[in-house]
Amino acid sequence: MEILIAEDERPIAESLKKNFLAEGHHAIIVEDGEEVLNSVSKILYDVILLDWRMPKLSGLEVCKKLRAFGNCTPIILLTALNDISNKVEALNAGADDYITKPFSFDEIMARINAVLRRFQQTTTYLPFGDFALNLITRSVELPNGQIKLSEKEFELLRFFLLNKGAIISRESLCEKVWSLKCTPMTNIVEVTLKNLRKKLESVTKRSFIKTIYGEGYIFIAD
Amino acid sequence: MEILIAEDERPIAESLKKNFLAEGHHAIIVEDGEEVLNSVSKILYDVILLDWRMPKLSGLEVCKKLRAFGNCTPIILLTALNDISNKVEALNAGADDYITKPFSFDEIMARINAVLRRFQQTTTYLPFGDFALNLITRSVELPNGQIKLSEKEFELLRFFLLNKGAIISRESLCEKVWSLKCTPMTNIVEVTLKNLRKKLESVTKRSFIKTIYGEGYIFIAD
DNA sequence: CAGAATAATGAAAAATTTTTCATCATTCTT
DNA sequence: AAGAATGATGAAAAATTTTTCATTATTCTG
Repeated sequence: MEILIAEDERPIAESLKKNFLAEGHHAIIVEDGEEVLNSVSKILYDVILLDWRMPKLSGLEVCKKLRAFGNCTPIILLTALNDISNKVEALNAGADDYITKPFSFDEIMARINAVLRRFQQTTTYLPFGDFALNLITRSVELPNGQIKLSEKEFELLRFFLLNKGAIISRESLCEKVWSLKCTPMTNIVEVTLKNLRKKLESVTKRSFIKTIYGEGYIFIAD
Repeated sequence: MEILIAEDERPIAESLKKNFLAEGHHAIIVEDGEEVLNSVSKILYDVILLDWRMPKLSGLEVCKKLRAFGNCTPIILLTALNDISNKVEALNAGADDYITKPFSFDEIMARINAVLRRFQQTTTYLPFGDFALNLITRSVELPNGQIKLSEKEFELLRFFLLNKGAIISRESLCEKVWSLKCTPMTNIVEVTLKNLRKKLESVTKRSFIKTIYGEGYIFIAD
């Protein structure tokens, strides 16, 4: 992954770069707003980290400029703790996310991944087999018609599609779909899964979600 | 708006072009797949209409190629009636929508607008005032926290935000948010509106949706 | 200003979704 | 193959959302 770090505080920038390298990514550091605009015209970045306060052009201004030029690379703004109400200003300027300093590397990596995930979801559709999940209408598209999903069913299916082919434990479903830290004492997961399976199978005449005894589930489309 | 029509059946292409012109748009006609790739490298289109069957490169192949090159212009595939199962194939190839021939001009215009609307929604957020509607989580982002909206509340607010500053009649709300052709005999709109207003006002301490007596509503953010 | 038209509201009814629970089925282990 | 662990299922309960309805408030018209 190609990452642009626009940050004039040397230690922060260097530390980020080192960490990105360790994860197998490539990062370039620039120290003011104008350099960002120059660099962007030369390299196609996967994500841009913009410090809010920077010499020449602020992160916010750079962000607005980039968007005005039609650049749609994901942007995450880095801001100081004290300006709390900046969040919306950032989003208004066209940033995709916003993180307050100080932050851990894990934190920023998580944000980057979340933004990239969202960014890829731009597709509107997550295809599987001869079908597709429409992320806007939250329904399954069939060659003829569509199945409407409930919210939980939708989130469950989306999670499966984003992890197609991987074994998914009940725990990660609880965490990601139900936002529970601990395993629930009931079988909500199984019940929702049953309903999702029923909806899918009744129409597609196929079984997509396989159970792996003692491990979890796996989504197989092709 | 700049529209590329890739269609080798002259009458269809010409008729489309004429209609687009009448609506104040600018359309260019090309007749085979290779011409599409050439033209796209010269002109920045707002939307591309691709005939499924074309000389040299099929619409599907062109679509895949464009996406592979990183081009993300909205694409609508035009297909013949008989290939019904193509829908998903089209979406898989990276098309944004799909329409079967024969189609009326109104139909294709509606699809184009829908695709463009979706495309603009890529933003993830629709900002208003110091707040923003998160289109993925379907909740309102506040400087501190968020308000979860029900499905209808969400669709209502989204519609207002997409038409910020315009007077919106009860009829268009019925049509766009509730997909009703005729005005309902009940006051669903008012009730949902009341609930949305309550949620917004209770937290933001501001009134966003103004009533215009006898006309409809208007959303004012700033 | 009175009466009519248009909106807003509270509360109940209907529909849908989410969760719980008890029971049944399947798979694994020995 | 028997017993234990794990997963599936139907149906009821709880919670939420959507819609309806009756009543109250507001705005416009003459």
